[in-house]
Amino acid sequence: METVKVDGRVERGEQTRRQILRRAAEIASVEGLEGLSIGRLATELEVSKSGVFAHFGSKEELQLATVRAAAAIFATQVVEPALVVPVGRERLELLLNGWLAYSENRTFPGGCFFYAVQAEFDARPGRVRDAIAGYGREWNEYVRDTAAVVPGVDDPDQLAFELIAFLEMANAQSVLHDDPHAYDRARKAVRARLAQAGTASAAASTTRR
Amino acid sequence: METVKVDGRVERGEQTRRQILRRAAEIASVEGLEGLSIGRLATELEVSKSGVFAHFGSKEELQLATVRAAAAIFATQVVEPALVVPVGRERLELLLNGWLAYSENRTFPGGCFFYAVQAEFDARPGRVRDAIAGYGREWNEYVRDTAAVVPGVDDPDQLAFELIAFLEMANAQSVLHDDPHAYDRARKAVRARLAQAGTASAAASTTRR
DNA sequence: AGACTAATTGTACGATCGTTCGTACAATTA
DNA sequence: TAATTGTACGAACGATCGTACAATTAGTCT
Repeated sequence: METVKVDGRVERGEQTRRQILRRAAEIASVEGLEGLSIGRLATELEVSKSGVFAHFGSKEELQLATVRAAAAIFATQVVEPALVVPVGRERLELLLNGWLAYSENRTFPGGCFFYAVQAEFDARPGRVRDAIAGYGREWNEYVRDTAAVVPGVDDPDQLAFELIAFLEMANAQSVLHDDPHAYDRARKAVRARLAQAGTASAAASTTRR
Repeated sequence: METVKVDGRVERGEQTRRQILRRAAEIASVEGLEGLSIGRLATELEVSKSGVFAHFGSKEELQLATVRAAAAIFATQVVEPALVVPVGRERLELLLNGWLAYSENRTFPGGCFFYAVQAEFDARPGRVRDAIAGYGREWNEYVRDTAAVVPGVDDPDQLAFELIAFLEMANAQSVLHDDPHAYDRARKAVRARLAQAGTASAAASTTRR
């Protein structure tokens, strides 16, 4: 049933396509998806401009493919490592720490790819914005669902909102101010917030009027 | 000693300059400071391209002037209204609620101006980034100093980090997902975090080992 | 070998970018 | 009134943008 790829031409094409998208995601994390230009991409990769263009057919398709490629890297770097432990508090912590490491290690040179492009496209319509918003929603829901099964969590939506806020704030402060302590602040905030959630049910049951 | 302005020419010039910067800040909050183009600005304001250009001498100067103009609007809209009450918890709450209103009311059509341009310039060097980083630092320090004098606050830097994270998260979610509830989440998070700070000293003194 | 196919290239296009220039006109100064 | 200043203008510049299309190279078939 599996169609094995043996065509060397297609193989080569897919490889250059991967290289293009790799570089495109790196550039976009620094300069944005609009700052990303086909000509520049071609120059840096030492291929022809029309060669780059032919892979996507339009700039918008290049941007969409770049977003998808970045999402795949994000999943590999952040989501998948947390799957090694069962659902629960430990997985949530692994997920949050994984995100901070993904940002701190500069998986993308400009920090979190999605932080950069979200702010760039959040206020204009179009397919690129929709794609970015879709991944953003997925991430929100995944954090919320992961938090929902942690004992003592009573409002996972609210908790996810606050936790993600800490992560993005750390990324923003670190990149803009070259402040490595921002990640410490985020870790501290996450720890305190989860401790608070852990005692919430007990506190609520004792203090409820 | 005061030189009163009576020259009608410079008066007129300053007015068009103000109009240019007003519009420039609006555009930049949506499309970014790079998406801002002199030609487009001229078309929308129905003035000549060279007329716009002459006011600033370079695109970078236009961007810098736009950032300064936005900072002035921010100060008027967010910082100054909180000065009507004395320092303390009430001023801090007025400041935070003022920020949320500034974002929610779409003072700039793309949401918070500085959220947009911070993410755009955070990873590239230059004077524009330095200016944005400077205002960002000012804002951080102002929130921290305002929080520092609130009774029960023992780590104002950490508190400011978390509070600003909630504000920016609300702005981001609201603009990207058209989700008005994001501001409710931020208000709830702020309230809970300040309540926590209010009991922190008491809790610390009783639970300290 | 030659026919076919997919990836890549070279050349060219219209549009727009930031920038420069000389000029026109209104307002101020002498 | 004459000279000067400040703002705004129109035209043009070189560069770069995204896009189009025909030619070429490289790999797969019969």
